[in-house]
Amino acid sequence: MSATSANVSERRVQPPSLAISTVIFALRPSESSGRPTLWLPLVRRIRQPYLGQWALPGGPLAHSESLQDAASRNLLETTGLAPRYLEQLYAFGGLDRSAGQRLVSIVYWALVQPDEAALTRESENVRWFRADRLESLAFDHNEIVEYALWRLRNKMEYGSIAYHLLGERFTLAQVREVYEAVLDKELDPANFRRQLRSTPYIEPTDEHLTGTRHRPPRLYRYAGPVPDGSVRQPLPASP
Amino acid sequence: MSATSANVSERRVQPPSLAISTVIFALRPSESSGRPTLWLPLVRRIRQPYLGQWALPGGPLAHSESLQDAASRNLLETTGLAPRYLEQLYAFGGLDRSAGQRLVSIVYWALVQPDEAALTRESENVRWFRADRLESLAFDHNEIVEYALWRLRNKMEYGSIAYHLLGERFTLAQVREVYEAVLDKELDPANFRRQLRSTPYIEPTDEHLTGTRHRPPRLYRYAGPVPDGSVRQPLPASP
DNA sequence: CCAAAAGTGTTGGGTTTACACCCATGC
DNA sequence: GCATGGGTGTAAACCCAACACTTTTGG
Repeated sequence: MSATSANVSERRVQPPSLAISTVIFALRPSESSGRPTLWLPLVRRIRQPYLGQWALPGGPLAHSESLQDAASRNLLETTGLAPRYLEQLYAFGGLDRSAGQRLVSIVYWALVQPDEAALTRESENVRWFRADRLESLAFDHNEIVEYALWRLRNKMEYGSIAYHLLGERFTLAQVREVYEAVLDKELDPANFRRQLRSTPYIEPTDEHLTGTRHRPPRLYRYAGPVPDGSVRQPLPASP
Repeated sequence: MSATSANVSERRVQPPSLAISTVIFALRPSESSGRPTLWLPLVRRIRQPYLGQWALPGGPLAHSESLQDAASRNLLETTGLAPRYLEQLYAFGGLDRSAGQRLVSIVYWALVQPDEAALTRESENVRWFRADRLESLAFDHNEIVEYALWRLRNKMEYGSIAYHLLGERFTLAQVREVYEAVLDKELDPANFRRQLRSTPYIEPTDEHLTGTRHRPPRLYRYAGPVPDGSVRQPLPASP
């Protein structure tokens, strides 16, 4: 049964198992500072290997669904989440990923808004964790999360992506807080505002946020494209 | 045998076949204008489906090699090429990719220098084609090439990637020609030179190219990082 | 000397950055 | 009124595209 055949063009060597996993990011206020920070949901392994350890939500690719559909379905089943922003991250296929058998994972990443995140079916085996304070996860999932964070920061520098972590309406200061949380540096409110206002896809509404103890900030709405089920990723827009 | 089980956590449903393919780009002088243009090698299908049609080099993932190794090995076997620049492009897993059976392809893309490209083992079943004048290819390989071109242009805008299409030593004018060919627009020689000279990783040698019928341009060398076998992609550098 | 491309200088316009300042609200 | 962020103005610094100009070779 073990494959020692050096014959190149043959394929009867039992294919590696193929799984789909997803890194999901959402904002939650930090317990300490109260400022928004990145969190992600993990599920506890209920079988070997890595039984009992936390891992990215995922599962095998069913026969009759696209990769993206598989990610969506699995997410819904394991966590109750249905992210509007979902994109392919990378295919991981190292030999040493899983103890024992060969495993190839196609990993997606998602951003969810607070209202979406609130629908999570949390349980003994499903919990949210701070992205920057993860314990040791199953498989190579720590590295995968690191890579996803790197991609998130990267995309944030150019792209218009922060809105997908916020709700339907948001203030410009909230967007700035997202940038500050993800990029981990402070930004000048005045200049940041100007930059955002100069980009397309971010429209002012005529509503204002009340209840603060200062001047009520205007609310804005994101009116740009969302990655669809297709292959192509959106072109990076100007900041 | 057909999988109708809606049971989520089971996996005995025969996994999709998993293949690795690669889009390889190299520069060749256009027959008409003589200016450099993008070419890529294709191989002719010698079995069903799409028997006789041209396709990206690729094959099944062998059991005991990483994804990147699989791409390298397959490339060497089918075309004789051993690209120094090789990176993951995307995982394609639509349901309608292959007539009949379910097929997931993890696609890599590569850049080869002229000396590397010259080692191609061309034959009746292996040939170079102009990237912008492709006939109808097997599977969804036309779309994949389009996507790879998009990524190449994209990466060119920021990154320092053009060198990988040139030889060990090159003039700044050659680099500019690569940009012009890939981005399909003219660039100011003076400003382009300044930009390049201000980036790291591109070092002047003390050699000059002779034999032109004008002032001999200085030769430069690329001394920056190359994507290794690891997971992480290089950070986009300043132009 | 001339043509042609290499290579350098300069200038105007746009963009970013730093920071001063006024505005509107809750308390 | 006063504290607090929302929102606007502005000048210096910086970056970049356009283009004039000098340099060095082959013929």
